[in-house]
Amino acid sequence: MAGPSVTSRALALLGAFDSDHRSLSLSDLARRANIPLATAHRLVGELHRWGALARSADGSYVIGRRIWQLGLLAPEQTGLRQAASPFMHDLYGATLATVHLAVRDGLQVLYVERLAGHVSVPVVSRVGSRLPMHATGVGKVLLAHAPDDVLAAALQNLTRVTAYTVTQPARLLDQLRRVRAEGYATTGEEMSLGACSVAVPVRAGADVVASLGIVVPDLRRQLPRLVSALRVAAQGIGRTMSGVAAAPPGVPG
Amino acid sequence: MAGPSVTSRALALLGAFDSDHRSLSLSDLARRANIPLATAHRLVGELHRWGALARSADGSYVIGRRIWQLGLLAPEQTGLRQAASPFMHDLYGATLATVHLAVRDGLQVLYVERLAGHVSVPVVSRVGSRLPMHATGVGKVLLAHAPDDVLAAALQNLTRVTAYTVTQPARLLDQLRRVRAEGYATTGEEMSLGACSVAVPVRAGADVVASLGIVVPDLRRQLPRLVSALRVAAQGIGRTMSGVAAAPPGVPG
DNA sequence: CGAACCCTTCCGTTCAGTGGAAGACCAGTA
DNA sequence: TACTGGTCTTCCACTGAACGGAAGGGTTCG
Repeated sequence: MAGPSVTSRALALLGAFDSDHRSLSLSDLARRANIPLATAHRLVGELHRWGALARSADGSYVIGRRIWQLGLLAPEQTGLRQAASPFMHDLYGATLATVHLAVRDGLQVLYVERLAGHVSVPVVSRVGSRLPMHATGVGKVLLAHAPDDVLAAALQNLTRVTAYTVTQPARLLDQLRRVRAEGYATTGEEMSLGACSVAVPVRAGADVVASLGIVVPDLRRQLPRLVSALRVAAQGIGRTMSGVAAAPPGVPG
Repeated sequence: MAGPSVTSRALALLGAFDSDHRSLSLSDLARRANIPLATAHRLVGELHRWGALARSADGSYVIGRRIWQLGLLAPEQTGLRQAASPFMHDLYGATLATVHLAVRDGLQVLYVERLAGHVSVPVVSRVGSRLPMHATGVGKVLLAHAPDDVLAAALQNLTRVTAYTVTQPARLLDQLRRVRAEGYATTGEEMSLGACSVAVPVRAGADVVASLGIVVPDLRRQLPRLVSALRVAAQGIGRTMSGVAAAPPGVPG
């Protein structure tokens, strides 16, 4: 029995939306956010009036324009995407593989951008979605460069996704040591069968701010070529990011 | 002396961010949202804990990941963008002009997607930003198909942007009648000098759900060709949109 | 016709949010 | 060193705004 603050309840309502629940009725919202219907009614009304929520044709609620607009102002995401976009296109051109850009979000990887080819390996990522770190290439890179407490916490919960997922802490630690030493991480069908991946860190200055990765059906033979292509792109992104900080707030084109 | 609800205050804090203020200190936030510092401190703390706000390197606040993620769930925007993306690329290929996709948001146009060439006409639009309806091509289209009360309200405030902006209600009404009749709208340096535009409605079923437009330095001679290219793209988008409704929620690639 | 869903409104109680005040922590300036 | 102007943070007694049970209206079922 907690003492729920008004704000946290409003946020809980927004948090009720996810990629599997883009549209929710008032009752759904109340249920998912654990809020009495009458209270939810009022809060949802306020959110709707402000534009955080919109009503779809059938009367149910969806995320509104205002939130979408705000989201575009998020510098970590939007800035990163803009800086990375051209390099990711180059990388796609060079490899014809699905290209991923991700950052660490707590104990998970958050996909910031994704470039998928027409004929692509089965990949479960989506822009804005999160996946466990230990089962993805970009995740291993980010974990390898994460603070100790994050690493410790992540090791507690190495959930199995496929038969090849690394679930032994010792084995993962060993891999992560290698990632730091070699400068890239790989996976082999650890997240979804038929999909292998390579990823490298994106550095702005000394910090690892993101990870760039590609997904291919098999990487045995071409690994060196892929790693070097990834490195070129990642360096380009990093350089752009560092430059962006000093650039003017945005000259209208 | 209003009775400010907690929620509205939290929203006011979020609303303090815009494209010119992507990063705000606590005091800035309190000032801009008209909230006592101590109260703002607590609310901002909650928003930060939830992930709606993040702290940038210098300690100031920026829009956080959580909001960015939520924004991606907004179906009106994300759905529209996805449906439109390929057609906008085609249109860009055919015209080599800056391509715009916009919806009506209250009395303004909200730019949902934008495709700019390397060498482009000076254009002030940005994805997620809003502009007055009467001075843009997409705006005129949306205004021409807006409900009467919106039209009436919009006519009240025809602000002048350039020397060519249409500021006389009667003249604008006349143009809008033509837009409805001809099926396209044009502007000539009404928003920014050196930029002309053509725009057509995007229809899903009977409703005008958006407007597709292009910006060029001069459209005298090539107008018919541009209009027909726009119509092809707009029809494609409309068809995709109508189809999307019946499609499965999203098969992971 | 009742049952089971939705959504909306009302209103007396109460406890969470409020915000003034005090103070810590920086700069800069004298 | 002390002063000034700007941040940010914490505390706590008061009070009025948020709360939510209950009641009512509108559906769509069988």
